[in-house]
Amino acid sequence: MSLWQSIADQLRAEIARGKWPPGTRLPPETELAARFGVNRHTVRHATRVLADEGLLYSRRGAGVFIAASPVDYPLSERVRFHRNIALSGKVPGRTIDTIMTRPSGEVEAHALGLEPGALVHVAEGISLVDFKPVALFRTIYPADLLPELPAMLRREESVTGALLACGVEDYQRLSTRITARIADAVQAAKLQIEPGDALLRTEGLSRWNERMVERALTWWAAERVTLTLPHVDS
Amino acid sequence: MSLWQSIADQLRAEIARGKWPPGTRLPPETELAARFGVNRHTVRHATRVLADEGLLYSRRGAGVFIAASPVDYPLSERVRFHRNIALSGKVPGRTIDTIMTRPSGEVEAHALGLEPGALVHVAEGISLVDFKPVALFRTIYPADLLPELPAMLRREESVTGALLACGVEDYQRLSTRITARIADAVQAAKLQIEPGDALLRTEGLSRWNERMVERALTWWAAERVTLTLPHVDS
DNA sequence: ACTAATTTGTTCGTATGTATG
DNA sequence: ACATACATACGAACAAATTAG
Repeated sequence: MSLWQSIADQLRAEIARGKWPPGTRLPPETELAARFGVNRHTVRHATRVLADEGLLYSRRGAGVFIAASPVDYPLSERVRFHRNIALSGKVPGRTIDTIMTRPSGEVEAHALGLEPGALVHVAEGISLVDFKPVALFRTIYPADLLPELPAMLRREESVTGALLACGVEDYQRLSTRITARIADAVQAAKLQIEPGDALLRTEGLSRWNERMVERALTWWAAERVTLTLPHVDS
Repeated sequence: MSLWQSIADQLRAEIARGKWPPGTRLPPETELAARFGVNRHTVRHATRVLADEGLLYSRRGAGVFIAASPVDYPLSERVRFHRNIALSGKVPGRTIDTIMTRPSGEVEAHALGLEPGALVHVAEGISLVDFKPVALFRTIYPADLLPELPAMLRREESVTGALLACGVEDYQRLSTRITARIADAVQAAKLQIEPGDALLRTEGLSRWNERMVERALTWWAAERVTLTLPHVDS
């Protein structure tokens, strides 16, 4: 085992047990070098590997910092943002930019099983993990089925809660479509990333009983999330 | 632009235009250093980055080698891909750039449940739909479990066929992780897209009985593919 | 607004270990 | 056994960016 490897392992373990919370600055390289009794290069080799793994990032002149670990987001039949994030030990949250009710477009109506022009609620906002933006969302609901949803969305903390308040007890993800796009200036600004960075785009359709209740469009900051598929085990 | 960056760019370009065929050994670091008029460390910094990108790999005492290049070996894709594409009324296909056997890296070994350094087979190539590239793939197999796989991959039309010839009757996808990245120059060239375009990256792990048999990394041209998740219906 | 100190990034030099052929 | 070539590690210096005062 080389020196840089054991140093990397040690730092990895200390990060794992939360010695430095995310965003914290590590001691300077010179200090770490002194602590481990090695040359600065050797510490840099270790921190470089950890940076490759996404645990750290460095800013010239500023220091080396603990990175907020990218979130694993499982795409299952019952996709619940708040629950998913909370289960991974992080703090879920969201802001809502707009809630409006308007006639549906053709694609929306078809997806939700409505007549074209039927009213839909549309909510747009930002999903947060540990108070940092990870995704933009646009969710669309049939207004006839959920007349009180806009009010509930404002009152409740999570979409699931709002739907529950409207009587929707258990809805299931029917299908998910995934692709990727480049962030434009507006998306980048909202997600606090750079224009040209990669976005994961998911398009989900959920059902409750015999009705489609939600069409969810989500643009994820790819650098902050990994979508995972829990396959059936044998 | 730092020295190592311009050197990396130069080497990347030379690799891209096929100056060194796949498997070729690059000139020794000392020679490259002399050619670029820099210290050996500076060359190493450049080659390290290129190795991270998957263009190169180095073997201690042997040299630095080209990992992949556009040399076509027409074989078919994995069963699911093949079937899915065929079912959608399109023509599936693929090319293989390289099949090689080399010591595993840490991440690979861990994923496949091997000792670091244990031999693995690595196949790299391009997946085609209607004779147009849609994805780059790198698949990794434990060599001890599948000693004849490279020969079988060349002989058989599909991965499934090759694995079957190695005694692997039915393997299961254990997990899939999805994220997105930006295409670099080499990836863009292979996929016939533009550098900076979005790539969907999937990372799959498959099991056969109690052994991991395949780690599959795939970079999809996001503009040409949408991954869909058919959720189980209740 | 400017300066100085701090801190990471890059580059050189040098030496030794270890695997390959 | 031997030369070659990559891997690791130390030391030194300066550049570039950030931060503190």
